[in-house]
Amino acid sequence: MAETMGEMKRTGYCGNAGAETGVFPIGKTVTVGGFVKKSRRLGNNLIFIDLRDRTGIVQLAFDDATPRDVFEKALEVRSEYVLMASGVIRAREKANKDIPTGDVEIAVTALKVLAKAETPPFEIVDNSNAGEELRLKYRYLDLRRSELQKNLLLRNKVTKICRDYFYENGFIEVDTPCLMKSTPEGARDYLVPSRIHPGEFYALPQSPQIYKQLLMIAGMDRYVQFAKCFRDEDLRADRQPEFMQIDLEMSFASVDDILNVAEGMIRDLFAKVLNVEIPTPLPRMSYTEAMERFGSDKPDTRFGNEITDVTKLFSDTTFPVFASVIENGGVIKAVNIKNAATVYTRKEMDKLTEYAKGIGAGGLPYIRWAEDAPNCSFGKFLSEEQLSALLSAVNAEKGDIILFSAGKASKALSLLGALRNVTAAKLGIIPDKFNFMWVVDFPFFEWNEDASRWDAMHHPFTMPKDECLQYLESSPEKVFAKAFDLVVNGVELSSGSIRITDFELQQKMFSLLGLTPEEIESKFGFLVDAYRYGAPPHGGLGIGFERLLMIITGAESIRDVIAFPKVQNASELMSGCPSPVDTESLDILGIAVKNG
RNA sequence: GGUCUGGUAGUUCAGUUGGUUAGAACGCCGCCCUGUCACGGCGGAGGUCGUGGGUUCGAGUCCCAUCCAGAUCGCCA
Repeated sequence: MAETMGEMKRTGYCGNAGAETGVFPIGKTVTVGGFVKKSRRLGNNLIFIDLRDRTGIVQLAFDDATPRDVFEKALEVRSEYVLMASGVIRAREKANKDIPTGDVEIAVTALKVLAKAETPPFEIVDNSNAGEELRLKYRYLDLRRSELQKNLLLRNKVTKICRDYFYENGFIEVDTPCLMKSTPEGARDYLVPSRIHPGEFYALPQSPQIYKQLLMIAGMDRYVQFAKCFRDEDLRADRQPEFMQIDLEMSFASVDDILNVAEGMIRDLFAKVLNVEIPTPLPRMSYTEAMERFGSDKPDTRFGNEITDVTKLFSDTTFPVFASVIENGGVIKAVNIKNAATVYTRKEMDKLTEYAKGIGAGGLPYIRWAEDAPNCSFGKFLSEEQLSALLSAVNAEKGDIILFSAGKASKALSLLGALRNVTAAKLGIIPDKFNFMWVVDFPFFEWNEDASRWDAMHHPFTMPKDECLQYLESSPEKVFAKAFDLVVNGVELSSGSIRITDFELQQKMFSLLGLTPEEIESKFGFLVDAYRYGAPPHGGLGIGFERLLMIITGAESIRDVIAFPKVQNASELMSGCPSPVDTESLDILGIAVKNG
């Protein structure tokens, strides 16, 4: 049986100790509690124990002045035991400069072993090299490590700063339901069966989109919520099936008003958390420009190597691949990867070509200028004049590699955009800084090849730009939306828009997107109806909270900023969910599960 | 659904062309040690080589299947 705390009362944290801190100065009698990080026995009359809590580590000292029964107890202590210890803060004989409390120790006079602990399956140390699979199975042990504790404490701090910011700016936090109506557009819903209505289902929210719009109709004026969102899609290093979104909506607001509020939060946050000044207003770039220059709607602007259109230079080319692309109305794009020739040897170029093929390229034509003369993979189709015109068009110098992509503009650009990113990472040319920007003026529609119809690029409640309304029926490709993304270092942090508040326009958008009146009624009837009763102009955005934390902490995986994350197949290794349920539970819900 | 990487003591890894009893470090256990803090010294325990088949006189090693984890493409209005 372990001991109880009894009359022992904790007076502070391990991290409070230190001659300089003033909280636990030398001479003070203190009581702390924590986990044993390490015990060092130096003989029959000297033991040191490092005790750890979420604030830090303090050294407990047991020597020949320690009451013998306390010393005997300390002899039995092992790693990860939970202790409470009382004693006097005193200076160490020799300070340890590696830890903040390293100049003092607690001369222990009373000790309680509140819980023994089995040897953990992996050592609980900073910079643990234990595999993530194992650490996730014992997540509660992994979370004892200061690395993850720091992330959770930071997460808490960021939440607090953001909440304060929105409170001060007149936002009201409203909780919206987690059990809501399934709307099969967009990501797959997580479904929740209804017992009272057998065969019917709720959906977990992909975002509180519809509710926050209704809150504007309700006159809440400015809403914010730290909203759990759920999407049943495949996971990535920065994607979990459930995640947090800082979700906000504002009435009587223009695009500028929304961007101002959001970038004010970013500025405030980075100043308070990282002491980094983010200059506002943030740069803004149209979707079209971002695609043309960077081949991405979330460009990483921390480095150059921008894309150039070289279609004209190939207007009379004999290179069959390019000639046929141009004939079919396609384009030729090029990107000059500066100073890449040393790293990108012929062998590395083969690898890069394979990568390009893997993301949908037919091949990867390139010019590699390593030696005195540039070497072109399609050189036999290129005259001296064409080559030099090309090199000058992309400002090529010796040491550069020029990559080409031919085809439909959007595809050619996004391919080079991806290559621009992977090469920059490999070359190590990406500086350590925060390049925030807004990408604005997204196209409203996106042609869906498979279904042969126009889909909404953002969502169907997005307001088209005023000057584009005339093209809605005639040329959907010319319609741009009052939609915007917040991008930092090539990561999409946030997405938002001004919403349609006009009942008739909303009906029209739905029908352009191919929804029949019956579908509109069954899926969004209540929302469309709400707009009949008067809606202030409004818009808002949702900020991916974990992605924001990843940027702030520099975490490589979203799992590092979530207490209990799921692994790639969307299961949780610790509890083993999802898991089968008994047939009785299913019967109540009127559900039968197919086996195999 | 596709592609790629990995799976060997508790942990992180090594393991040659297929060949005797599968190694190291850390951790763990025991003894010693009065100022350690990556404490130190001596000794010890610990393995169905992810799983199932196959090839072979012989498989951690080769082949097939499968499971688990990661990265990525598709997907994520």
